[in-house]
Amino acid sequence: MRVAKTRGGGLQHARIRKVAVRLFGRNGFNATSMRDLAEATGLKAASLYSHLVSKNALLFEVLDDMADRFLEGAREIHARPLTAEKKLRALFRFHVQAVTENLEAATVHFHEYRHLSGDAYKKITQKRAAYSEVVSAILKQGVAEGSFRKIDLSLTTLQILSVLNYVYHWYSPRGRKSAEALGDTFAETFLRGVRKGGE
Amino acid sequence: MRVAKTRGGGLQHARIRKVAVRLFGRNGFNATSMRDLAEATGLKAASLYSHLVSKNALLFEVLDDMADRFLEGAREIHARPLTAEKKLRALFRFHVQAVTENLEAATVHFHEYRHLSGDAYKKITQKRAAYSEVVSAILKQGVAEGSFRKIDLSLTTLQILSVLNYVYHWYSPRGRKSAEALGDTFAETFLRGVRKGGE
DNA sequence: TGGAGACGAACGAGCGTTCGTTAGGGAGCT
DNA sequence: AGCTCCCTAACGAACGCTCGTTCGTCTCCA
Repeated sequence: MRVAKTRGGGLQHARIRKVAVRLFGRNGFNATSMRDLAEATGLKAASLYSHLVSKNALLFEVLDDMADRFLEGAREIHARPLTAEKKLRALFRFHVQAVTENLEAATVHFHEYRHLSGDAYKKITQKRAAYSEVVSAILKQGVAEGSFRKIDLSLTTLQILSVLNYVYHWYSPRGRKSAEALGDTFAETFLRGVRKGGE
Repeated sequence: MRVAKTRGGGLQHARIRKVAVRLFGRNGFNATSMRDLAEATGLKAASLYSHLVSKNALLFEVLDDMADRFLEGAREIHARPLTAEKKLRALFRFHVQAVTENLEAATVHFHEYRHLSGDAYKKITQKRAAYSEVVSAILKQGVAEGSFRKIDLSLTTLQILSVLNYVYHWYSPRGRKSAEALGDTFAETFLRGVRKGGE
């Protein structure tokens, strides 16, 4: 009889997950077979199942990790005693950096979450929504402070998230701009767009 | 002996393609099987091949159509004798409208183009690049006119495309805002962000 | 000695696509 | 009108393949 499998603590498990992030990110979740993953880890497909439950569970782990990373980062920034403008600058920097430093994981995060089933999908979606709410809260603060003009909160949130979430699409590590510079440039244009004043 | 198949003229072909757009858009290209497509059209899988060459060719058709639609629209706008600001407003409107009016096709366009093989992929990628170049050209015009500040052209182009290309992710036909209103709101914030002046 | 991990083999399912056949209706002829 | 011919479109069946996953076995080290 076969009993409970290793659930995530093992060294091998971490190694496999790292490889999975690379393959999922480069070739997509569907296009990556367990045999591909096995070959890239130096094992055979059957052996993978000594260390993980299923391919989908592996995807969930990766997605959940990234969702947590983003959410915690945003909450930490929002908790600081700063003006909304400074928070937004920090958030832009943070987000771009998180994407560029984990480009493959970010690609999986933004591109492959559709492949999750019911409960797992719901969990990830909730964390994404929570992230978006933090952005909204910062915008609200800016309006309350009187530094931002009266903007449509949800539309402006979408505008921010669109720019940030799309970075993984075009970013190349060979680019001449640092992540900080990218974040700052985007923040600058955006802040000029929402600040009070102008005609 | 079997000779060349119908290549695209047929009535049935158009019908099948419409259904394919719906399925590809809702469930993804990989997750849509030819048997699914057959059922949704009221045929059997084998019969589809009387009207099309392959599943991938069908995807290419859809993608190529959308790429053309976007590219032509952008070029038409850029060709008008307008200020860069007015062109950008028009482009924002046009793009949002094109996405929301063909939400499923747009989803395929932005989400599934990775599944194309070598040559087809290259063709689509070129058309996307051409679209991006039109945006760049309008920005350049704005700087030359003296109405935009000295912005990083390629980064600002990315910023625009990010906002526009992400619309398909969150847009719901049930939303209370019209496509025009969405485009105008985004354009407004963006234009404030790049106009000359401010501190 | 026993437990963990790696493995070959296989399972059942599903995939895109092809094959040979069949039904049916229009064109062309008498 | 009746008849043949032929082409198109639809089909059931099957092909060859890949997929995620499971099973029983073997090895090796603690």
